[in-house]
Amino acid sequence: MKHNSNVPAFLTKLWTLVEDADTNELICWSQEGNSFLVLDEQRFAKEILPKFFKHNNMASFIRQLNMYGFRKVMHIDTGFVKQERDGPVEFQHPYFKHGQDGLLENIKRKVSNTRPEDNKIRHEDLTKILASVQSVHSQQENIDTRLAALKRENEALWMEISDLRQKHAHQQQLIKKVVKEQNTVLKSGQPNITMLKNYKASSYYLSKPV
Amino acid sequence: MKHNSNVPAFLTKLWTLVEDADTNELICWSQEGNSFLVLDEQRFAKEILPKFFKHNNMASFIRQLNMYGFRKVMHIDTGFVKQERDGPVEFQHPYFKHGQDGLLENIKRKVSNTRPEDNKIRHEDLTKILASVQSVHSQQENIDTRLAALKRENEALWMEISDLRQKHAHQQQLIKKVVKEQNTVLKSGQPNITMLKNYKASSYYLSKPV
DNA sequence: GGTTCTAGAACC
DNA sequence: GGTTCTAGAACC
Repeated sequence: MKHNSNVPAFLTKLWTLVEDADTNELICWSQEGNSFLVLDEQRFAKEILPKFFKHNNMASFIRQLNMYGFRKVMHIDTGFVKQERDGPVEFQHPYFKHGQDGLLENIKRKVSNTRPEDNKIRHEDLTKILASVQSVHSQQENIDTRLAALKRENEALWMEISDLRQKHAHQQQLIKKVVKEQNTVLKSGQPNITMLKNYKASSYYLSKPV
Repeated sequence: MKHNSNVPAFLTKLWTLVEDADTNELICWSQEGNSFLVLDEQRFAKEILPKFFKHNNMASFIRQLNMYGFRKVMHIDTGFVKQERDGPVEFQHPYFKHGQDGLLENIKRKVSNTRPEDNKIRHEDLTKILASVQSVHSQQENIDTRLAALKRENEALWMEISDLRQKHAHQQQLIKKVVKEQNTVLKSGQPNITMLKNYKASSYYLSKPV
C-alpha cells in the first residue's frame, strides 16, 4: 500500500493487520470485505495487539476504533438462538474496505475539541448574558435616579406654579380693587388706604418657593 | 451476611465473590482487606463472571464497578521496572472492605439522572435568565415612557412658570403704574387712560400655555 | 495522536 | 437496576 502520510498510524496498522493473511485466524475481513472480524478476542489481545501497538488491551483497541468512527456490527440473531457467548466481534467503517487502502485517508479521527468547544461556547454565552443583565441593571439604576430627580423637580415646579397662580390671582384682585378705587377716587376725589396695604402684601409672593 | 434488601444485587454478589475462598485464585481481597484483586482477567471473565452475572465481559464488570464508585488502584512502579503486562487488576471503594458487609449499604449507584438533571437545570437556568432579562427590558421600556412623559410635563411646567413670571412682572409693573397714576390723580384730580389699556392687556396672560 | 480510566446513553 | 456500545477526559 502507499504510505500516505495523511493517514494516521492506527489506520494503516489496522488495515495491514486485517489484510495480512498470516493473522487471518484471529482477525480477518468479512466475506463482503466491508468489515473485519476478531475471531478470538483474548488471543488477539494478548498475541497480536502488542505486535502493533503499545498495549495488549482489547478495550484500548476498541477505544481507538470508536475514536476513528468504526462501529460494532450488531448481530441480530434469528430470534430463536441466543447469540453465542464468544462469537466473533465485527467492526465496520464506510471507508475501511478490503483491498481499498486509498479510502483510508477519508477516515477522520474524532477531535476531542468539539465538545469542550461547545461547553466553552455555552459558558461564554452565560458570561455574556450575565454581563448584559448587569449592564441593563446599572442602566436601570441610572434611569431610576434621573426619574426621581425629575419627579422632585416636577413637584417643585407644580408648587411654584401653584404659588405663581395664587400671586397672579391676588394681583388680579388687587388690580381690580385699584381700578375700582381709582374710579371711586375719580368720582369722590378721595384716596383709599386699603389698596396700598394689598400692594405690599402681594410683593411677598415674589419670593421663590422652597 | 445479612441479606439487606437496600443493597443492590451487584454489590452483594461482588462481596460474596471476593470473600469466597474458592475463587481466591482469580479474585481475592488485598492484604489490607480494603481493595480486591482480579488475578487473571481473562479466566475471571470467562469462568467466574457468567456464574454471577448475565455476561462474561470484563468491560461490563468494570462498567458496573465504576457505576458504583469503585476506582481502579493505579500501581505506581518504582520507576525502574515497567509495570508488568498482565499484572493483577485492583479496585477499591471506601465502603467495600473485607469482613465488613455492613458497610455495603453506604455504596450508592450513580444515578444516570444526575447528568441529564444538570443539563435540565442549566437549561432551566438559561430560560429563567432570559425571562429575567426580558422582564427587566420591559420594565426599562416602561420607565423610559414615564421618564419621557415626565420630561414633557416638566418642560411644559417650565414654560408655564416662565409665562406666569412674565405675567407677574407685567402685573407688577401695571400695579406700580396704577399706584403712580393714582398718586398723580390724587394730586391733579385727572384720570389716566393708559392704565386701563394695560389692565386689559394683562388679562390675556391668564390663559394656560399650550 | 495513543492509551487508560471513567462516564453517557440506549436498550433491556 | 444490568448490559452494551460509544464517548469524555486526563495523561503520555
